[in-house]
Amino acid sequence: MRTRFAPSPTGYMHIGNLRTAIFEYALAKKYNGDFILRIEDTDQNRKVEGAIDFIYKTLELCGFQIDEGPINPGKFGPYIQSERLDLYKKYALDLVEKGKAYYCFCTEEELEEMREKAALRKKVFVYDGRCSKLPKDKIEENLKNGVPYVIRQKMPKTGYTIVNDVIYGEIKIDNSILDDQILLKSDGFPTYNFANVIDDHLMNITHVIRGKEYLDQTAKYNLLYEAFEWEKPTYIHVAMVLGEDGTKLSKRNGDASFMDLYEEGFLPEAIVNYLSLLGWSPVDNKEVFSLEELTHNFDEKRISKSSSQYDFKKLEWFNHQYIKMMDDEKYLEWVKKYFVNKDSNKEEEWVNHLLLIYKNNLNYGKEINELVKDFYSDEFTINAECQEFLNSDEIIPQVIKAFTEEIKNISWTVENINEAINNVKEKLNVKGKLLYMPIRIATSGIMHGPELADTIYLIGRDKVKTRLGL
RNA sequence: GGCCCGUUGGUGAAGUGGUUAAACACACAUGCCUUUCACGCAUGCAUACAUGGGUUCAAAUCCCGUACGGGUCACCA
Repeated sequence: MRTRFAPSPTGYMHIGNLRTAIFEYALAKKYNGDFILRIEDTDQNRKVEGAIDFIYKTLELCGFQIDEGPINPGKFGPYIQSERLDLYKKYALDLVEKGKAYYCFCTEEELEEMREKAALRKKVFVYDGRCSKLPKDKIEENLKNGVPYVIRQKMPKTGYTIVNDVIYGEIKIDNSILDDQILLKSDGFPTYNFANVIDDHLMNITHVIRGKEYLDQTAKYNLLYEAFEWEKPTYIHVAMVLGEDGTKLSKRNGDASFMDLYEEGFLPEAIVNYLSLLGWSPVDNKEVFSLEELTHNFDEKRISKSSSQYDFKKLEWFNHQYIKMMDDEKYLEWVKKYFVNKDSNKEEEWVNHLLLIYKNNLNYGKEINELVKDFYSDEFTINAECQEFLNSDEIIPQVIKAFTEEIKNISWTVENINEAINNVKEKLNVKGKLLYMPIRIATSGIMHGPELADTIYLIGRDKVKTRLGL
């Protein structure tokens, strides 16, 4: 069992690509197989500097071990397509020799003309294969004169080709719509389809997981495998992941990028866990599971046929679960990467205390700054909603007054503050909302927040006293 | 346009002929708990099997048509 992840080096990975990688990784590891990384850079225009490191980093963050790839090659290298040009050419020529492919000297202009003609007759354009009829001496002459050429494969004109897919079953593709596919481009680079077939074969890839958009094209792949008399890999086409609005994911949708999410403070484990459930589900329907559990339970036959929509809220929920599972020490180390400390005068102990009381409320790393901001602000205003509450019962001013008295001379600890609150409760015989809300509003100015005693403690003695008019 | 694929509540989905008067999770609502909010727990919600026909004693599950959605038809990947 060998699977491969074969991205273009664009320096960007959206969650749809990642999801494919997850499936590929899980399938390989389920059977103790190999997970291979291959870089598909046959389009030189799209190449981005540092993209390979970026891909490695992404996969590493996700916890995937790459068994073979450009940086850690195995025995099937090179793993970058632009370094395999000789190989593609050799195999293309091999097919020419066998009479299964031919040189084509048609220019782009000529092709464009044919295309227009076909369009006029409202027909789908299929290259007519005229160059396959060129006499041998003409071909020799053109080659000698350096006339640019491509190499095309002869395709059957009648009948149909069967594509077998694990998810979609057997699909029939009419051969008449297949034109003689280009194997080698005039710049000497292979086409994507050709390079794929050559590499997957040479690298011993047994299972190909890819987007459903390649389903129809698989007929062309099969015909190539047949021309070479090679064994075909098992194909597993997966439906697309759509954006939150139900449309195709694109680079413009920044949130759909793995790195963006990572930088916002989403844990890779949570992202992987969430994505694995987009278009797949385990038999036991368990939702929160580790990468090991995923690889152990993965079953390619349970991949869904229909596309699924990305749901940010649910991702947040997964992330929230993983944050809660972290132990405090790890949590602090992690959350501090996202925490922008606005006041370096604060002691570390105070900061840690503050970060910790939000551990169970946090959905993603950067959110901490929003949650914590009142603790760094000297601003103290009581808004209309709070004011309304303060006016809602006669006991409220007494509660605030009693609390003020209670904390006047205590030493500043969470325990003592709690005791102060308790004393107010007993003195005035109030409890619940009427006890807590007045104190919360009077000291912090807001109605929502973490544990009250901790909140008051963290706001600090001086500030609290000022706010209470002491 | 030709061809290919899909369609279970707002979202992810379970279920592939018979105790499923369709699970579970997210979201949402309410309640409970912690003497507050939140966390957690519980309950509920949502008038969910695209639609029409057929097969069958029985269909979300099988077959055909229709609609809608997506994909694909490059010297792009």
